[in-house]
Amino acid sequence: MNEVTVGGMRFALDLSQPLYEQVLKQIRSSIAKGEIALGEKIPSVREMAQALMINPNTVMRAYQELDREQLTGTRRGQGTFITTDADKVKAIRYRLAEEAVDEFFAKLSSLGFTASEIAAILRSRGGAEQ
Amino acid sequence: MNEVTVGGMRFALDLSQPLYEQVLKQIRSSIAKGEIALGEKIPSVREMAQALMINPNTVMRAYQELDREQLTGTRRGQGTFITTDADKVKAIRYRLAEEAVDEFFAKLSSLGFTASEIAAILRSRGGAEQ
DNA sequence: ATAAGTGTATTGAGTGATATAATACACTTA
DNA sequence: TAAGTGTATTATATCACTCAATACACTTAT
Repeated sequence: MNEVTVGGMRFALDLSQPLYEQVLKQIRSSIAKGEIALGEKIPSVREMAQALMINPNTVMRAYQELDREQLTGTRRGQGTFITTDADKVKAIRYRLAEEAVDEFFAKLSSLGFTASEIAAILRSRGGAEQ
Repeated sequence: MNEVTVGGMRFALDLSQPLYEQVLKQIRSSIAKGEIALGEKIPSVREMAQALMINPNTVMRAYQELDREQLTGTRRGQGTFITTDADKVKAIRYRLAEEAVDEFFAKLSSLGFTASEIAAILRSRGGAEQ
């Protein structure tokens, strides 16, 4: 497990992926799910680093990517804040969903499954939430 | 593009992923799709390496993983051969499909999509086959 | 026996991504 | 002025991946 809650967000880091990527995804997920309010301030780079027991540079890398995606905005000397633009959040959420769908179909196609076979596989598998 | 055909299989390598992984996936894909016959010999480590212009060790790593999955069998001094067990191929094909489905649902769940929303997304997207 | 073609193992080296540590600077607010 | 922000830089370490070179074990054909 090894879970940490900071700034209202839950983090569970491991070594299977780059740390900055895990931090990025988990904050992005919190935003997409609406678990953290628009306009809200997220923990400072140093505070997050200390809480997660990782290097501030690693946290900053995640924050900068969020900024690039415009899911957050940064004000020097003040901190990093969730965007107030709900449409932006919605757009990115759907963009990421699109990518997941594409990747999924590509993977199954490479295994020789036809569209109707894929549909059948999905039908035989209702529950998968949370 | 930069495509190479060797042993009846098409390869297109890039630097976005480990080479051994790309070789592995593309051979596995050929087997799953039935593009290469059961029991057939695949090119030798050296021949494949030369054709793809990569190191023999890199090819061997891919071949060994195929052996571990029992999609191929290796006979020292003779070469590496596709399994003759059709059920084994079918089983692995479905196992990989299962994994793809799981990953897909996990990813969309982490974005806060419910099962019915996911179903809707999939419905609005029929064509994705080769 | 010998040679050629297989898979396999080992050692060494190079590169790039990732992560850390330490430090310094710029800006904002109290 | 001090404390808390983001940001930048430099250096170091580690790890996965890849390559190169070489050697060995086994099978088959000659």
